[in-house]
Amino acid sequence: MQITPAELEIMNVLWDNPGIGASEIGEALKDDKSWNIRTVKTLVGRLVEKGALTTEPDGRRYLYRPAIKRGDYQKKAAKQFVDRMFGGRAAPLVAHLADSRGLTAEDIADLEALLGELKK
Amino acid sequence: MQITPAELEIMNVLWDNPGIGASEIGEALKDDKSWNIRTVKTLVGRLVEKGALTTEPDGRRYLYRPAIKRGDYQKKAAKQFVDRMFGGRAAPLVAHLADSRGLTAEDIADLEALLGELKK
DNA sequence: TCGTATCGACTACATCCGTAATCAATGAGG
DNA sequence: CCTCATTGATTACGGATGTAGTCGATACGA
Repeated sequence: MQITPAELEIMNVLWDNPGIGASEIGEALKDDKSWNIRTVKTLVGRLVEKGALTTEPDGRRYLYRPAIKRGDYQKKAAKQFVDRMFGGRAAPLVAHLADSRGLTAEDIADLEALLGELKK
Repeated sequence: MQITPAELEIMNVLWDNPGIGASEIGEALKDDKSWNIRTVKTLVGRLVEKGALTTEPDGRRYLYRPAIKRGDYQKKAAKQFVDRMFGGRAAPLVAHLADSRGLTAEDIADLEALLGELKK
């Protein structure tokens, strides 16, 4: 099940606020994306078709919530990305992020802690 | 300049073997992708249009080579990916890779070395 | 020399993606 | 009750993408 970049914006809103309707999603996005409410509804509809969202009737409308966990999706996407771009090797990816200042001091601290875990 | 997944396969071949022709590219890919030679040529043509490849006449044909460095492209793509999927934070990405066993012992050693560098 | 394979250029075409408009039903407000 | 706004469903449509086919020129082998 493939989620496109535009659809991912919708998913992010719903991962943060599960169980809201289309208009609330549009509301939540209006600062970042200037999407017409119809565009939001189209994307939501496509996500429902794909099985990425579950629906729950609420009067005349639906409430939506993600059918997959954010972490699960992120993990799959990360693996796919590293496979395609780096032949499956993660270290070069991190090196690039570091190089482009994608890593904050906090990230570095997190990574150190993580590596400590991994070595065990 | 956007490179699609299919086009990236071509770029990878050319990053490994710069200065070859379309038929050699097709040859190099025939085990992984069962692409018709015409498909390969279409993708090469699109990459040339986009300015991602330079051409050098060689008799009746062209030899192709990447106009951008693999590392530069990887860096940009990595940053874009982390921004979209993880709000710019790299640590969660690495955590996911670790969790899905995307990290080998060698990766972990590489990362440690890298972090040592970064802390300075 | 003549057919054939091959090259790049151009064209094709279904699907996906971003971005919406239309439409029929319905609920809310006057 | 009647009008209007809103909802999900359906349809639209141009550009990107994956996957090729056609075409005219040409080099190569018989």
